[in-house]
Amino acid sequence: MGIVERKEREREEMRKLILDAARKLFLENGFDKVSIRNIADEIEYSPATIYLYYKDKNELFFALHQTAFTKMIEEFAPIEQIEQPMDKLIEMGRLYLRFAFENPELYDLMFIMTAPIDALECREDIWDDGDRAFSILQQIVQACIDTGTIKHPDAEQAALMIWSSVHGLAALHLRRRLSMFGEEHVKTLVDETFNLFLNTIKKGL
Amino acid sequence: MGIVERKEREREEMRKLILDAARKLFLENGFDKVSIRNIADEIEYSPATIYLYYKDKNELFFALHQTAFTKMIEEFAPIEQIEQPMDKLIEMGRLYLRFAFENPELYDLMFIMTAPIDALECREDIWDDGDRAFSILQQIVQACIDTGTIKHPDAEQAALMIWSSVHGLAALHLRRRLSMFGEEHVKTLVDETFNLFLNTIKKGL
DNA sequence: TTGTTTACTAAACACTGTTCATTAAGTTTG
DNA sequence: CAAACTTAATGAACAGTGTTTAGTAAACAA
Repeated sequence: MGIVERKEREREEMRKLILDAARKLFLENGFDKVSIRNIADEIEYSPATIYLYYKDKNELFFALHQTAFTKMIEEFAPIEQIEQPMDKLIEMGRLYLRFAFENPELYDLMFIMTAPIDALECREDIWDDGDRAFSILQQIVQACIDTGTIKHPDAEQAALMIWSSVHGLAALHLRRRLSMFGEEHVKTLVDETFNLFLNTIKKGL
Repeated sequence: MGIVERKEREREEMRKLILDAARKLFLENGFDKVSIRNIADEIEYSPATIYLYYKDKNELFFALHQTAFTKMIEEFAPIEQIEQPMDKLIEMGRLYLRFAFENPELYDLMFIMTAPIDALECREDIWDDGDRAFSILQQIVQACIDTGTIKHPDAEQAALMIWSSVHGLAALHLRRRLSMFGEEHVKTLVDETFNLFLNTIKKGL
């Protein structure tokens, strides 16, 4: 009998319905406007129903966090076509920064907010997405080391240094700590700083 | 008559009383536990009273944000004694990272949270603290350029690159995005990455 | 002493995340 | 088919949040 399969399917559909409503509200109105009651209104169910499909709000945000990683990794696809590892690395950096600027809420959710991480420390799969994204970077850095364009022998260390530098730029911007340089030309400032960083690692890393 | 002066003084004392209670709760129990009612309980006044001294919660957090900057800048004092600009720069980086690790809540407030920035965009003095701290860094970078230890001619760009790199490391750690490397040896990982960054800019910047 | 200004607060408003007893519908069994 | 059971959904409540406002009591000025 396919009833249990149908139930399973309906359950997944409901989880998706909730998640999509949450994403819609999140992208339209920002983090603060995503309340359980707002989501419930959006999908025309009672607030309590959401708790039948997600343990709590953090778990819901973790699910959103997962879809955001999938989206970002998809956007990295074009770098596969690039031959030179260093060119790959540079393009990945650009795509990363572009993702951060074009999807500020998603980037925030992925790398800054504590909501998706809180109270989920018990789960085994919390770091799967982060690991997956980081290992893409690390592999490219390893290729740079193998071809001699990066001298430092430890790919993990080098990758972490690169990630944190680019993240720092994105995070300072998204949390409005670069406004003192004038909100209007922050984008060019970030681009210039990114280029300076590229030149520095080309020469020094 | 000194009544208006005394009133002024009493007003400042009350602002300080509220601020100190807020800081106490903030450092003891974290951001979430600092509610207007908690602060009111702590100082044995009604919640509404706080609104006679601070416009809203964001303004209160901005005041806390200011004291945090003062504390950090005080901790930078020892670098004045260092002769070589590059040594100064390195020590400043170390002190910056140490401040972030030893005062995670304060660092978060200063460079990550949006609360102290939100709705205060109108005020002229929001960026004073950030500017002051950044210009300390920029001056040291300028000294490095003048003595030839840094080749890149633009001190502002170089300083921003350095800041964002170190901030990236601190921010990823504080928002628990480095836990995938194993929570226990994050500190050494950050130190290693910081050293790699130093070597890179020494050679490449 | 009267009038006015100031400091303070109780109570309310509109929210928030979350839980739980109850209802209604779907499914299985006799 | 009807009775028993299981499951999905909810209304209402709890305990909390930031913030506003009307009203009171004390301090001050005339």
